[in-house]
Amino acid sequence: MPEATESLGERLVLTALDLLAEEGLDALTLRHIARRAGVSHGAPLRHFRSRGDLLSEVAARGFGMLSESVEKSAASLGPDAGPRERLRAGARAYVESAVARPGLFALMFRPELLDAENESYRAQGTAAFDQMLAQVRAAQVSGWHLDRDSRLLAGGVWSALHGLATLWAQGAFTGPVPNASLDEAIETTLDLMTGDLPNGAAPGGNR
Amino acid sequence: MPEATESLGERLVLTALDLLAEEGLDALTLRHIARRAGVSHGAPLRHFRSRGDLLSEVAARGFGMLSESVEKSAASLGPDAGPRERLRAGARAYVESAVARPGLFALMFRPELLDAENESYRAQGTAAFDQMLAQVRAAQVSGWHLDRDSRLLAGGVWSALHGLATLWAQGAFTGPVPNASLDEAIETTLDLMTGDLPNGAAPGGNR
DNA sequence: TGTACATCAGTGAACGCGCGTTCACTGATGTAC
DNA sequence: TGTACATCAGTGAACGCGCGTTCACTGATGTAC
Repeated sequence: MPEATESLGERLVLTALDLLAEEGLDALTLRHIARRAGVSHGAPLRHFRSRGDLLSEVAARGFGMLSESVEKSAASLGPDAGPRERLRAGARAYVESAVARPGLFALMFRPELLDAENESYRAQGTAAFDQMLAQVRAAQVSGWHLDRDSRLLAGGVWSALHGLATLWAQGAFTGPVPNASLDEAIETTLDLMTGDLPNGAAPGGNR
Repeated sequence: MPEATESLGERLVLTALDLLAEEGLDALTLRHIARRAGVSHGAPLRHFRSRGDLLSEVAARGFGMLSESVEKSAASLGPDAGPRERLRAGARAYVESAVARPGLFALMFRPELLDAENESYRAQGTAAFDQMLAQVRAAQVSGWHLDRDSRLLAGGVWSALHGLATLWAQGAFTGPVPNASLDEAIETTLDLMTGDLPNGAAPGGNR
């Protein structure tokens, strides 16, 4: 039960997060959220400019959780871990965190449901990307794709993780890649991405 | 103008493809499609079991176009191109084709809008994956990630392309990766993926 | 301590919307004999 | 060649739905003096 001192605005965001986890994106109507928060259906609009504004706040929390997971995973490695190891751990955390909350993750990338003017959505999204960018830069310093543009490189890493998380959350892997575990899928993508070739030809060979 | 001999079912699918390209996913209601095809709004249900069934047919065409683009790109390389070169060309075509029809590409990965029992959707989706799988296998024969599970590897490649196409189509790159061209983004992802490190450390180094 | 006033969160009725699907129908086309 | 019948694509009215947003309201809370 939320504390009585909590504002309705905050309570609505938390309610929406619950609802999203339990019933999915389609359940995220203003009326449904209000009903579940025990309040009349007009009340949310005293705290948010529109439905899109409320959903943007929810999506912003999603970016926050993602960043927090990535942060924690890097921190848990200990001080003597290399930057590429950190990048891998962060990437793993990103995908696992996204897949653990498929509805929230989907919402975060559905701009047509969001309010483009919502400030925290923009800010949290940027912060998440910057975090990944910092990890990529650290890996570059240690020699990984040293002369590449960092932002493009981070975009490439992001693409791979985003695609894996999206496809996995949708169950797209269960058809074409039968019996794959999420772990295997993540490790394969990470190996591809970081250029770890356990038994392959040298890079730049026969392409 | 469609030929008079064309069935209404086929005409509705083509109309929907136009509508999707011009007005986006939200415009894809049965009533809107029917109106645009010059037919009463109940007529589509004489040819499709439901809205989801019609949209699944549209999505299936999307997979068809994707496969066709990939096919053509590989064929255009000439007989002496290596398999890794073919894989790269196919991957490039995949992303370019998806980005050229963002609404259609989005629809193809929105299972909640589709009818899970539609057969052509399933078939065309599988065919598209199998095509990618064949290219991956050919690259493996030439030494690329030789001892990896092919399906997992293809899943990894697919993830990277899917993520890039999705994020680009949504405009997610314009914020964090300013001034990036699609070409640059594609090449960066492909280089990451195929392990081509123009100026980096040897793989397996300091990770 | 008391009074007058302003603020504002939450209410609940109402508006207007477009949707997918159903249904009885009509009219054209094909088929059997 | 003609008749009786079946099929079936397309029509248009209707059903029932839930939605986001607006609006006048009420009642509690805070503020000025």
